[in-house]
Amino acid sequence: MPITIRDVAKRLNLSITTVSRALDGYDDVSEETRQRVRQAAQEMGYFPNQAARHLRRQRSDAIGYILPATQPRFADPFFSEFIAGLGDEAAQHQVDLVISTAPPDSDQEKWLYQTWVQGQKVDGVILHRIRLVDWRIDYLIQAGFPFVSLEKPLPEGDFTYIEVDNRNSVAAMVQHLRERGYQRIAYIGGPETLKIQAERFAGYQAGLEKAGFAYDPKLVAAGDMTSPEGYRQALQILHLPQPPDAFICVNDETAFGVMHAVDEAGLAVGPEVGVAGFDGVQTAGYSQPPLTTLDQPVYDIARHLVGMLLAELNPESQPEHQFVIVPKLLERQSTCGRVGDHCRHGAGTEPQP
Amino acid sequence: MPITIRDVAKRLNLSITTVSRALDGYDDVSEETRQRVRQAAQEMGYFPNQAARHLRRQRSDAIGYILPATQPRFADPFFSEFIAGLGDEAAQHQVDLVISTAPPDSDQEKWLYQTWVQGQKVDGVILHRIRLVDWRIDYLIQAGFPFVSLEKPLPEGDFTYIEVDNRNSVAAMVQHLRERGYQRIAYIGGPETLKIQAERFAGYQAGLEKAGFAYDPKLVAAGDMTSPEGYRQALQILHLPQPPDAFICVNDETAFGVMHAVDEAGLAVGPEVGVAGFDGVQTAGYSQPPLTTLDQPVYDIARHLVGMLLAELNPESQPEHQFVIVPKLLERQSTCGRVGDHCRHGAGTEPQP
DNA sequence: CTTGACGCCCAAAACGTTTTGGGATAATAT
DNA sequence: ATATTATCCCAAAACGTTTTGGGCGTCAAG
Repeated sequence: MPITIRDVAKRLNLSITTVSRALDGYDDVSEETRQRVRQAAQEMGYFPNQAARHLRRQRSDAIGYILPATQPRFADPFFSEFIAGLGDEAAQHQVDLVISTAPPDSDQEKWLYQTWVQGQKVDGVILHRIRLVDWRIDYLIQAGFPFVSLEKPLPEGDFTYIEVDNRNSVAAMVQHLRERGYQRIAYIGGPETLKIQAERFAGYQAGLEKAGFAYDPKLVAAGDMTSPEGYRQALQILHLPQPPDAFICVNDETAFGVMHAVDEAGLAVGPEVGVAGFDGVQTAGYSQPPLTTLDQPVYDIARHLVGMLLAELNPESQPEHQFVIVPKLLERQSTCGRVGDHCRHGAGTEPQP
Repeated sequence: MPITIRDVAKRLNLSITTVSRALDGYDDVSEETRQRVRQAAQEMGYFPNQAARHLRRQRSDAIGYILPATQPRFADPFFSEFIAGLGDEAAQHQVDLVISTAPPDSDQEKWLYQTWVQGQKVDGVILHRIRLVDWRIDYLIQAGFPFVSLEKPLPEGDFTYIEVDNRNSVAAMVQHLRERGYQRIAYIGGPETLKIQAERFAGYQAGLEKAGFAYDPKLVAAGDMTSPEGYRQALQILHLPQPPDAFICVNDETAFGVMHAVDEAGLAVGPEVGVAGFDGVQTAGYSQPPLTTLDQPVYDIARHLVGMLLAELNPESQPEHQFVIVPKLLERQSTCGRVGDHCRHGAGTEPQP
């Protein structure tokens, strides 16, 4: 039913070859014919069939991203920023973004990657939430399929990725909390299979050591990076005989839940219990109190990843392959401090005399 | 380079026809051969080329969604839930989700829809943030292309959509605020071209009238559904000679910004100034104070939309085409009320004696 | 006048499937 | 013994492009 190249050719008494080449801007078709073809195509509303084009060109002009959805209900502002970044950059380069969701390490995930990679549904994929042992990496390498990742892949090799300095920045966060007078710092992490969890937790431990704080396993809990889990885990920890006076969370989403728990326990987030997140999600600036966090430019990272992947696909100029991003510590009122009157500093109100 | 059906056929000394039909489960191939084919395909890691399959089958097993990204930086938890819902349901039905972003009513948007629709990149599309005059609807109808939408399309016709009762629910929100003792209610809306803006604003007006409040245009502002804009607009309104004592916002994201502004103006969100949102985004339950909002099950709506679209594509059973969803008013502390001591009711702490 | 180059165009092949319309063999019915 | 029917299988067409490898004039150079 739709208009094909053949229809356009017939109307102009040209071969489909010429129509194709005219539209693609080859120089072996006269300027006049090119105009005629353009005009006719426009008038007839001709748009090339994508499947046919992909088949012949052997590329799809699409890149893929599979959301590691651990649970049915999946809502994290991190992803909307991430996907918006991917989508914006992809759109700018005229490639499509194909996304799907699958639980990490599930059969479904495996099947998805295989159909996409071996079925050549997309030209490259974007990886994220790397696991400590991650079949995806091995598979993509073995298949020789282009990919970029947020977080450095573990195997040796010359990969293209953006790495976030998790360890040092979380350690710096511990330091920050210490300076604000917090003494007993808990850590609410994510699934232990995740690389970021391992790194951020390592940063927590390193920070404790450097600050001269003892490490207490009772103050550590593993969530799933959602606020409900953050809430639950924090409640548990707050009911310990010796509760903490601060929480470092693996991400902002967890931290929101933790703040809620602290509040519900009748404690003031900030003056009494510090809470810090990781991500720098936009809403973190508008929670009450605003959340101290390690801000990583998620949107820009996503755009950059797409750019790097597309550069990889283009046999042209090869820019840098690796980037390290150092998150910025945004000090806000959720860690305003237990000593002195740091609270509300820089928030528009004057310090009390 | 990748394994094709021809390779599998060659190895088994079969025709490609038989291999294809064996894998697709036709019954005109013997059980034994089917097994052999399955086995070989598995061993060789054969996955059919998607482009070839699409071309021949004349369908892509993909559905499309174009994010109406009004600004470069685009982060709204609404969308992560929405997209997660789309992705989950799509994945469950073994279809892919293709997404891209384009500013509403831009040339880019037009081009995108055309390549997708006429180029048959996807089998159907999902529409959202319907405009009061929306070329997309007209275009899709005229092209005879399957689509479903969140929000009812304006033209007459038997469309498939999910409608949210914006008008009545916002009116009910006004009523709620009145009951809580708020007297002067402002409204921070979205772009005037949007259907939801028109409807929610109409609800606001209807609610005022029913409550016996006067309508004051000075208390109405148009944002862009982001928290920074909510913040800015609210600040302006708060500086009026006769500032409001409550805000109704077109969405939660806006409300977060408004709460921030109220706080910064030295007023207490809840006891002094009520703030209400719309969407029921997860983080709304974890803001301080938690945000009163009209909760619509975004994730489920998204899943449902995909289900409806796929049903539409299948010439089989035709379930219902239209749904009306009534958002649930979640009363939280951001509208705890000016009269009496409603505050913190049901939040785990005892009312003061 | 011939040769080569150039400008413009095209027929046919190819991309890798699925689908169509039988064909061959064996089993069963007449 | 022949016709009919199942049971398996296959060659070829089709899907709609892009790419390959010329072909056919015309014009300038030899």
